[in-house]
Amino acid sequence: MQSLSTEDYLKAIYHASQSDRGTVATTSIANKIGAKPSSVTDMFKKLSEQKLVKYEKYQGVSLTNEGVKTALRIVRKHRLWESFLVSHLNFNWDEVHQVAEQLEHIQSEKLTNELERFLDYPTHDPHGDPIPNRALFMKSYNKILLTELPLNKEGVCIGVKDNSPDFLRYLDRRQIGIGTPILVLHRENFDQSLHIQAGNSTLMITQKTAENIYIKP
Amino acid sequence: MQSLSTEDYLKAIYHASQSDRGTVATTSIANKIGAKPSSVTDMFKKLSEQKLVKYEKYQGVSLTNEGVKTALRIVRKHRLWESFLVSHLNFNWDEVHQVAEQLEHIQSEKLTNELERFLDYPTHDPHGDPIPNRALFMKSYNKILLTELPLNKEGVCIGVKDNSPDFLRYLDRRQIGIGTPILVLHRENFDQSLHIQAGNSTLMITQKTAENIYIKP
DNA sequence: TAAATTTTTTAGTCTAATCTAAATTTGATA
DNA sequence: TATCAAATTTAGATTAGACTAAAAAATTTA
Repeated sequence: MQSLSTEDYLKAIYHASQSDRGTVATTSIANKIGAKPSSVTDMFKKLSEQKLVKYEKYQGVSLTNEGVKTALRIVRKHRLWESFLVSHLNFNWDEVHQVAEQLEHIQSEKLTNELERFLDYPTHDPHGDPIPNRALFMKSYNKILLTELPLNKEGVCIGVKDNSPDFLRYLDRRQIGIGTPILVLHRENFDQSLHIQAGNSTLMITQKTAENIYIKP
Repeated sequence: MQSLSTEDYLKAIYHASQSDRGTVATTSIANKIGAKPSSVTDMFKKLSEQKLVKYEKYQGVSLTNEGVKTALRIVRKHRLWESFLVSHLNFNWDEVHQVAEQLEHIQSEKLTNELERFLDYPTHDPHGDPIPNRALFMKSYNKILLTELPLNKEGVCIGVKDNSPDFLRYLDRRQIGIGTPILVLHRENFDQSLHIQAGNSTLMITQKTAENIYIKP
């Protein structure tokens, strides 16, 4: 059984290796976890002893198969709880993260599986991220960034890259959420800002916004 | 904010002072928590510094008002989660304790209050124990032990004193649960065992069993 | 009430997870 | 490729919570 702290590290390593493809550097985990690099080195050694990561001095870590499984079990719980909070407890999608960070550490297979059943086997969480099933398998739809959506081709918002409350609340104010149909009306060459139709309203968004919204074409 | 461990101690002190009426001894907490008396002394000092208990050397502790409140917040969460596990996640009343022990430490007022709303403001948990409301007030019905129920006077099972899985599963096998109507048909003078009618069936139970069942006459 | 027993506390140690500061390695750059 | 900056690791310290063993206080018993 893992400690709360090792679970946090494994999840951070998992997420980092998703975006960075491959091995993960000490500093990048230090930033995510909010710890000093020296503490991260210590933990890398510990996880390495437990065969959850492959670690070579000065070369960063990568998760072993067992490490990936452990990380996915945590991701599964995190996303199921987020779904529950939004669908049954009146949480907004920008409020769930902090609470799910706590709930993801609860140890009970029965709890996780019953929660999944209660939610009717959801495949994606409130931010559009895929939820690993009992076998830890998840299928992510093939998605593109809003910056890549061609002009006048309709797409649907299916997720966000940035999950920060600031960004999510900004989208709420713009009435953009999971499922919102989106059409790019015009792309400004000067600053890559977009005029889009989102649902029934027309609005302007910056490039930075557009590259944090996932679209199913 | 309390650590996980201080929360466990406060809850243990709260429960101990319910049964023992007044101050609580070091050893009694050591037994409940599963720690050595010396560790308990350390924690008593720490809680005393935080003004959560009144502690005098060799005299045990009692909770301050703030200590009671903190304990009741934990009890509230524990019992709400137990209710949720039984009513929506197919847990049996003998299975909920261990998981609720973890869930009771989750920090989020919104979560607790929304859970309470979702469950429609339950007043008692699956073992018949009262759930403190948002203001930390709870009303326990006036109840007697089954050993005190007069012959041929109908009562209803409204709770249990012993919450151990062994006892709860034993009651399940006997088809005794919260709400089961009970009638004492005969009391054996020799060993104080009882012949009772529980629901539709007639059965014999020992004194030890009877003194762990709460009855509303 | 004095002695014996039990309970509680003190003193010192241990472990996990963190930190700071110093040393080492890597990788980029001139 | 030698140097330098950045990243990483090591060494040693700290904190919370627990432990053991010994000392002290309280309680029970004779």
